[in-house]
Amino acid sequence: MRMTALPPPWDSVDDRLRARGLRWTPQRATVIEVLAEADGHVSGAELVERCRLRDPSTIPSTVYRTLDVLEELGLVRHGHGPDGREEFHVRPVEEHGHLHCAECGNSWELGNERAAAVADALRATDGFEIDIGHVTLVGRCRDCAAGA
Amino acid sequence: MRMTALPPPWDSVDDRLRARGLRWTPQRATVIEVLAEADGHVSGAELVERCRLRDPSTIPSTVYRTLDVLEELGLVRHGHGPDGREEFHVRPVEEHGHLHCAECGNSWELGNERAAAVADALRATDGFEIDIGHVTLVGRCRDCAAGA
DNA sequence: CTGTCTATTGCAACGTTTCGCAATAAGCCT
DNA sequence: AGGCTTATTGCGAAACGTTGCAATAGACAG
Ligand SMILES: [Mn+2]
Ligand SMILES: [Mn+2]
Ligand SMILES: [Zn+2]
Ligand SMILES: [Zn+2]
Repeated sequence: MRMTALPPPWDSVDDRLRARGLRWTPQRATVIEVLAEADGHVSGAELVERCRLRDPSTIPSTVYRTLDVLEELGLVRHGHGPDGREEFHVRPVEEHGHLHCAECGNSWELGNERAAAVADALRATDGFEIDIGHVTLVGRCRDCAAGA
Repeated sequence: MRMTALPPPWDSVDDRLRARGLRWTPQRATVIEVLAEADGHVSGAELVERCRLRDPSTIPSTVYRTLDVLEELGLVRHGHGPDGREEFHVRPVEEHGHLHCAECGNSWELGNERAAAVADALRATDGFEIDIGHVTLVGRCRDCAAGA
Protein backbone atom coordinates (compact mmCIF):
# COMPACT_ATOMS: atom_id res chain seq x y z
CA MET A 1 0.00 0.00 0.00
CA ARG A 2 2.98 2.26 0.48
CA MET A 3 3.96 3.72 -2.89
CA THR A 4 7.49 4.78 -2.06
CA ALA A 5 10.09 3.66 0.41
CA LEU A 6 10.57 5.87 3.45
CA PRO A 7 13.48 8.31 3.31
CA PRO A 8 16.24 8.17 5.94
CA PRO A 9 16.28 8.17 8.88
CA TRP A 10 12.90 6.47 8.67
CA ASP A 11 13.80 3.67 6.27
CA SER A 12 15.02 1.23 8.89
CA VAL A 13 12.81 2.06 11.86
CA ASP A 14 11.26 -1.38 11.79
CA ASP A 15 14.61 -3.08 12.27
CA ARG A 16 15.70 -0.56 14.85
CA LEU A 17 12.60 -1.31 16.85
CA ARG A 18 12.97 -5.08 16.61
CA ALA A 19 16.63 -4.81 17.58
CA ARG A 20 15.43 -3.38 20.89
CA GLY A 21 12.81 -6.06 21.43
CA LEU A 22 10.07 -3.68 20.35
CA ARG A 23 7.54 -4.36 17.63
CA TRP A 24 6.68 -3.10 14.20
CA THR A 25 2.94 -2.52 13.95
CA PRO A 26 0.61 -1.01 11.35
CA GLN A 27 -0.25 1.78 13.80
CA ARG A 28 3.40 2.72 14.13
CA ALA A 29 3.85 2.55 10.37
CA THR A 30 1.05 5.09 9.95
CA VAL A 31 2.60 7.51 12.43
CA ILE A 32 5.96 7.23 10.75
CA GLU A 33 4.61 7.74 7.25
CA VAL A 34 3.00 10.94 8.47
CA LEU A 35 6.13 12.09 10.26
CA ALA A 36 8.26 11.44 7.18
CA GLU A 37 6.07 13.89 5.28
CA ALA A 38 6.12 16.52 8.01
CA ASP A 39 8.48 19.42 7.65
CA GLY A 40 10.12 19.98 10.98
CA HIS A 41 7.36 20.74 13.49
CA VAL A 42 4.16 18.96 14.45
CA SER A 43 1.99 19.11 17.51
CA GLY A 44 0.61 15.91 18.97
CA ALA A 45 -2.93 16.86 18.07
CA GLU A 46 -1.94 17.68 14.48
CA LEU A 47 -0.23 14.34 14.14
CA VAL A 48 -3.28 12.49 15.42
CA GLU A 49 -5.38 14.39 12.93
CA ARG A 50 -3.12 13.57 9.99
CA CYS A 51 -2.94 9.92 11.00
CA ARG A 52 -6.71 9.79 11.07
CA LEU A 53 -6.71 10.94 7.45
CA ARG A 54 -4.79 7.82 6.48
CA ASP A 55 -6.39 5.54 8.99
CA PRO A 56 -9.67 6.73 10.52
CA SER A 57 -9.35 4.13 13.23
CA THR A 58 -6.34 5.92 14.71
CA ILE A 59 -6.42 6.16 18.49
CA PRO A 60 -4.78 9.19 20.17
CA SER A 61 -3.13 7.28 22.99
CA THR A 62 -1.44 4.97 20.50
CA VAL A 63 -0.04 7.94 18.62
CA TYR A 64 1.28 9.55 21.79
CA ARG A 65 2.84 6.30 22.92
CA THR A 66 4.47 5.88 19.53
CA LEU A 67 5.91 9.36 19.84
CA ASP A 68 7.40 8.33 23.17
CA VAL A 69 9.25 5.39 21.66
CA LEU A 70 10.38 7.41 18.65
CA GLU A 71 11.76 9.99 21.03
CA GLU A 72 13.70 7.25 22.79
CA LEU A 73 15.12 6.25 19.41
CA GLY A 74 16.07 9.89 18.84
CA LEU A 75 13.87 10.24 15.76
CA VAL A 76 11.76 13.03 17.21
CA ARG A 77 12.22 15.37 20.12
CA HIS A 78 9.43 17.06 21.95
CA GLY A 79 9.46 20.69 22.96
CA HIS A 80 6.88 23.18 24.18
CA GLY A 81 5.28 26.09 22.35
CA PRO A 82 4.63 29.51 23.88
CA ASP A 83 1.53 28.19 25.63
CA GLY A 84 3.40 25.16 26.94
CA ARG A 85 1.71 22.73 24.60
CA GLU A 86 3.82 19.94 23.23
CA GLU A 87 5.32 20.21 19.80
CA PHE A 88 7.62 17.74 18.12
CA HIS A 89 10.78 18.44 16.23
CA VAL A 90 10.97 15.91 13.45
CA ARG A 91 14.31 14.86 12.06
CA PRO A 92 16.25 15.78 10.10
CA VAL A 93 15.75 19.36 11.28
CA GLU A 94 18.77 21.12 12.64
CA GLU A 95 18.75 21.83 16.35
CA HIS A 96 17.27 25.25 16.99
CA GLY A 97 15.34 27.28 19.52
CA HIS A 98 12.18 29.35 19.36
CA LEU A 99 11.47 32.93 20.36
CA HIS A 100 7.96 34.22 20.83
CA CYS A 101 6.87 37.83 21.33
CA ALA A 102 4.07 38.02 23.88
CA GLU A 103 3.06 41.43 22.58
CA CYS A 104 2.71 40.99 18.82
CA GLY A 105 2.39 37.21 18.91
CA ASN A 106 5.09 36.58 16.31
CA SER A 107 7.55 33.72 16.58
CA TRP A 108 11.08 33.27 15.28
CA GLU A 109 13.58 30.52 15.13
CA LEU A 110 16.82 30.93 16.97
CA GLY A 111 19.56 29.38 14.88
CA ASN A 112 22.30 27.26 16.28
CA GLU A 113 25.01 29.92 16.25
CA ARG A 114 22.93 32.57 17.98
CA ALA A 115 21.60 30.01 20.43
CA ALA A 116 25.19 29.27 21.35
CA ALA A 117 25.49 32.68 22.98
CA VAL A 118 22.62 31.82 25.30
CA ALA A 119 24.05 28.40 26.01
CA ASP A 120 27.42 29.91 26.84
CA ALA A 121 25.88 32.35 29.28
CA LEU A 122 24.19 29.53 31.20
CA ARG A 123 27.19 27.26 31.10
CA ALA A 124 29.33 30.05 32.53
CA THR A 125 26.99 31.01 35.36
CA ASP A 126 25.65 27.62 36.40
CA GLY A 127 27.46 24.91 34.50
CA PHE A 128 24.03 24.22 33.06
CA GLU A 129 23.84 22.66 29.57
CA ILE A 130 20.60 24.04 28.18
CA ASP A 131 18.52 22.06 25.70
CA ILE A 132 17.72 25.15 23.67
CA GLY A 133 15.09 23.41 21.57
CA HIS A 134 12.97 22.27 24.45
CA VAL A 135 11.05 25.39 25.35
CA THR A 136 9.93 28.48 23.51
CA LEU A 137 11.52 31.59 24.97
CA VAL A 138 8.89 34.25 25.56
CA GLY A 139 9.45 37.99 25.77
CA ARG A 140 9.27 41.02 23.53
CA CYS A 141 10.73 41.34 20.09
CA ARG A 142 12.98 44.22 19.08
CA ASP A 143 10.15 46.21 17.50
CA CYS A 144 7.69 45.78 20.35
CA ALA A 145 10.36 46.57 22.94
CA ALA A 146 11.19 49.76 21.04
CA GLY A 147 7.63 51.04 20.96
CA ALA A 148 7.03 50.82 24.70
CA MET B 1 -15.36 35.79 58.62
CA ARG B 2 -11.86 36.89 57.76
CA MET B 3 -9.76 37.07 60.91
CA THR B 4 -6.99 39.34 59.70
CA ALA B 5 -6.72 41.96 57.01
CA LEU B 6 -4.93 40.92 53.83
CA PRO B 7 -1.28 41.96 53.53
CA PRO B 8 -0.13 44.18 50.66
CA PRO B 9 -0.39 44.05 47.74
CA TRP B 10 -3.65 42.22 48.38
CA ASP B 11 -5.22 44.67 50.81
CA SER B 12 -6.82 46.90 48.22
CA VAL B 13 -7.67 44.47 45.44
CA ASP B 14 -11.36 45.10 45.87
CA ASP B 15 -10.95 48.80 45.14
CA ARG B 16 -8.53 48.17 42.33
CA LEU B 17 -11.07 45.92 40.68
CA ARG B 18 -13.95 48.34 41.12
CA ALA B 19 -11.83 51.18 39.78
CA ARG B 20 -11.64 49.22 36.54
CA GLY B 21 -15.35 48.53 36.39
CA LEU B 22 -14.78 44.99 37.61
CA ARG B 23 -16.47 43.40 40.60
CA TRP B 24 -15.54 42.15 44.01
CA THR B 25 -17.12 38.75 44.60
CA PRO B 26 -16.91 36.11 47.34
CA GLN B 27 -15.33 33.72 44.84
CA ARG B 28 -12.56 36.19 44.09
CA ALA B 29 -12.09 36.86 47.79
CA THR B 30 -11.49 33.15 48.34
CA VAL B 31 -8.89 32.95 45.59
CA ILE B 32 -7.09 35.99 46.95
CA GLU B 33 -7.05 34.74 50.53
CA VAL B 34 -5.43 31.56 49.30
CA LEU B 35 -2.92 33.42 47.14
CA ALA B 36 -1.97 35.71 50.03
CA GLU B 37 -0.96 32.62 52.01
CA ALA B 38 0.96 31.04 49.11
CA ASP B 39 4.70 31.37 49.08
CA GLY B 40 5.74 32.24 45.57
CA HIS B 41 4.57 29.43 43.29
CA VAL B 42 1.23 27.75 42.74
CA SER B 43 -0.18 25.72 39.90
CA GLY B 44 -3.73 26.30 38.80
CA ALA B 45 -4.81 22.89 40.01
CA GLU B 46 -3.20 23.43 43.42
CA LEU B 47 -4.97 26.72 43.78
CA VAL B 48 -8.31 25.15 42.91
CA GLU B 49 -7.66 22.48 45.51
CA ARG B 50 -6.79 24.97 48.25
CA CYS B 51 -9.82 27.09 47.44
CA ARG B 52 -12.02 24.05 47.75
CA LEU B 53 -10.70 23.58 51.28
CA ARG B 54 -12.11 26.97 52.22
CA ASP B 55 -15.14 26.78 50.02
CA PRO B 56 -16.12 23.32 48.75
CA SER B 57 -18.38 24.89 46.17
CA THR B 58 -15.38 26.33 44.31
CA ILE B 59 -15.61 25.93 40.53
CA PRO B 60 -12.36 25.52 38.54
CA SER B 61 -13.31 27.78 35.66
CA THR B 62 -14.02 30.60 38.09
CA VAL B 63 -10.59 30.20 39.67
CA TYR B 64 -8.82 30.22 36.31
CA ARG B 65 -10.79 33.27 35.20
CA THR B 66 -9.90 35.03 38.42
CA LEU B 67 -6.24 34.28 37.78
CA ASP B 68 -6.59 35.92 34.37
CA VAL B 69 -7.95 39.06 35.96
CA LEU B 70 -5.27 39.12 38.65
CA GLU B 71 -2.61 38.72 36.00
CA GLU B 72 -3.99 41.76 34.21
CA LEU B 73 -3.71 43.67 37.48
CA GLY B 74 -0.13 42.46 37.77
CA LEU B 75 -0.71 40.58 41.03
CA VAL B 76 0.29 37.21 39.63
CA ARG B 77 2.20 36.17 36.57
CA HIS B 78 1.91 32.84 34.89
CA GLY B 79 4.84 30.79 33.70
CA HIS B 80 5.35 27.21 32.56
CA GLY B 81 6.99 24.31 34.34
CA PRO B 82 9.30 21.77 32.68
CA ASP B 83 6.29 19.91 31.30
CA GLY B 84 4.73 23.11 29.99
CA ARG B 85 2.01 23.22 32.59
CA GLU B 86 1.04 26.60 33.92
CA GLU B 87 2.38 27.78 37.21
CA PHE B 88 1.78 31.14 38.82
CA HIS B 89 4.30 33.44 40.38
CA VAL B 90 2.59 35.12 43.29
CA ARG B 91 3.73 38.54 44.40
CA PRO B 92 5.77 39.72 46.12
CA VAL B 93 8.34 37.22 44.80
CA GLU B 94 11.36 38.64 43.10
CA GLU B 95 11.59 38.07 39.36
CA HIS B 96 13.53 34.90 38.68
CA GLY B 97 13.90 32.06 36.22
CA HIS B 98 13.82 28.29 36.56
CA LEU B 99 16.25 25.62 35.46
CA HIS B 100 15.30 21.97 35.27
CA CYS B 101 17.60 19.01 34.71
CA ALA B 102 15.94 16.46 32.43
CA GLU B 103 18.31 13.76 33.66
CA CYS B 104 18.09 13.92 37.45
CA GLY B 105 14.80 15.79 37.57
CA ASN B 106 16.05 18.50 39.91
CA SER B 107 15.05 22.12 39.55
CA TRP B 108 16.81 25.34 40.55
CA GLU B 109 15.97 28.96 40.59
CA LEU B 110 17.98 31.30 38.45
CA GLY B 111 18.42 34.52 40.36
CA ASN B 112 18.11 37.92 38.83
CA GLU B 113 21.82 38.64 38.43
CA ARG B 114 22.64 35.34 36.74
CA ALA B 115 19.54 35.58 34.58
CA ALA B 116 20.86 38.91 33.37
CA ALA B 117 23.67 37.13 31.54
CA VAL B 118 21.13 35.13 29.56
CA ALA B 119 19.04 38.21 28.88
CA ASP B 120 22.11 40.08 27.66
CA ALA B 121 23.00 37.30 25.25
CA LEU B 122 19.55 37.41 23.64
CA ARG B 123 19.38 41.18 23.57
CA ALA B 124 22.73 41.29 21.81
CA THR B 125 21.95 38.69 19.15
CA ASP B 126 18.30 39.44 18.41
CA GLY B 127 17.26 42.58 20.28
CA PHE B 128 14.91 40.22 22.07
CA GLU B 129 13.87 41.13 25.63
CA ILE B 130 13.31 37.76 27.26
CA ASP B 131 10.78 37.32 30.03
CA ILE B 132 13.06 35.02 31.98
CA GLY B 133 10.37 33.97 34.45
CA HIS B 134 7.97 32.74 31.82
CA VAL B 135 9.37 29.36 30.96
CA THR B 136 11.45 26.74 32.70
CA LEU B 137 14.75 26.20 30.94
CA VAL B 138 15.41 22.50 30.48
CA GLY B 139 18.76 20.81 30.02
CA ARG B 140 21.36 19.05 32.13
CA CYS B 141 22.78 20.25 35.40
CA ARG B 142 26.50 20.52 36.04
CA ASP B 143 26.69 17.14 37.79
CA CYS B 144 24.69 15.21 35.19
CA ALA B 145 26.60 16.83 32.34
CA ALA B 146 29.86 15.80 33.99
CA GLY B 147 28.92 12.12 34.34
CA ALA B 148 28.01 11.59 30.70
C1' DC C 1 3.20 -23.80 10.49
C1' DT C 2 2.18 -23.68 15.45
C1' DG C 3 2.68 -22.23 20.03
C1' DT C 4 4.52 -19.21 23.53
C1' DC C 5 5.74 -14.88 25.40
C1' DT C 6 4.92 -10.27 26.16
C1' DA C 7 4.84 -5.69 23.74
C1' DT C 8 1.21 -3.15 22.03
C1' DT C 9 -3.41 -1.83 21.25
C1' DG C 10 -8.16 -0.19 22.18
C1' DC C 11 -10.94 1.67 25.39
C1' DA C 12 -12.65 4.09 29.07
C1' DA C 13 -11.67 7.10 32.76
C1' DC C 14 -9.14 10.78 34.46
C1' DG C 15 -6.52 15.49 35.05
C1' DT C 16 -5.91 20.07 33.63
C1' DT C 17 -7.47 24.00 31.37
C1' DT C 18 -10.58 26.55 28.10
C1' DC C 19 -15.04 28.00 26.17
C1' DG C 20 -20.03 29.29 25.36
C1' DC C 21 -24.20 30.37 27.30
C1' DA C 22 -28.04 31.34 30.29
C1' DA C 23 -28.87 32.67 35.07
C1' DT C 24 -27.19 35.41 38.84
C1' DA C 25 -25.77 39.19 41.44
C1' DA C 26 -22.35 43.34 42.00
C1' DG C 27 -22.22 48.11 41.54
C1' DC C 28 -24.34 52.30 41.00
C1' DC C 29 -27.83 55.75 40.45
C1' DT C 30 -32.25 57.58 42.19
C1' DA D 1 -34.59 50.59 49.47
C1' DG D 2 -35.55 49.52 44.54
C1' DG D 3 -34.24 49.05 39.80
C1' DC D 4 -30.89 48.80 35.84
C1' DT D 5 -26.89 47.38 33.63
C1' DT D 6 -23.64 44.10 32.65
C1' DA D 7 -19.66 41.61 34.84
C1' DT D 8 -19.41 37.21 36.77
C1' DT D 9 -20.78 32.72 37.92
C1' DG D 10 -22.10 27.83 37.36
C1' DC D 11 -22.35 24.26 34.38
C1' DG D 12 -21.77 21.28 30.65
C1' DA D 13 -18.83 20.25 26.86
C1' DA D 14 -14.58 20.20 24.62
C1' DA D 15 -9.46 20.07 23.76
C1' DC D 16 -5.18 17.89 24.88
C1' DG D 17 -2.71 14.34 27.07
C1' DT D 18 -1.92 10.42 30.32
C1' DT D 19 -2.91 6.10 32.57
C1' DG D 20 -4.62 1.28 33.87
C1' DC D 21 -6.22 -2.85 32.29
C1' DA D 22 -7.78 -6.72 29.65
C1' DA D 23 -7.61 -8.37 24.95
C1' DT D 24 -4.83 -8.64 20.77
C1' DA D 25 -1.23 -9.73 17.93
C1' DG D 26 4.02 -9.28 16.71
C1' DA D 27 8.32 -11.87 17.10
C1' DC D 28 10.71 -15.82 17.40
C1' DA D 29 11.84 -20.61 18.35
C1' DG D 30 10.76 -25.34 17.48
MN1 LIG E 1 2.57 31.42 28.68
MN1 LIG F 1 9.13 18.74 28.13
ZN1 LIG G 1 6.59 41.69 19.11
ZN1 LIG H 1 20.84 16.66 36.75
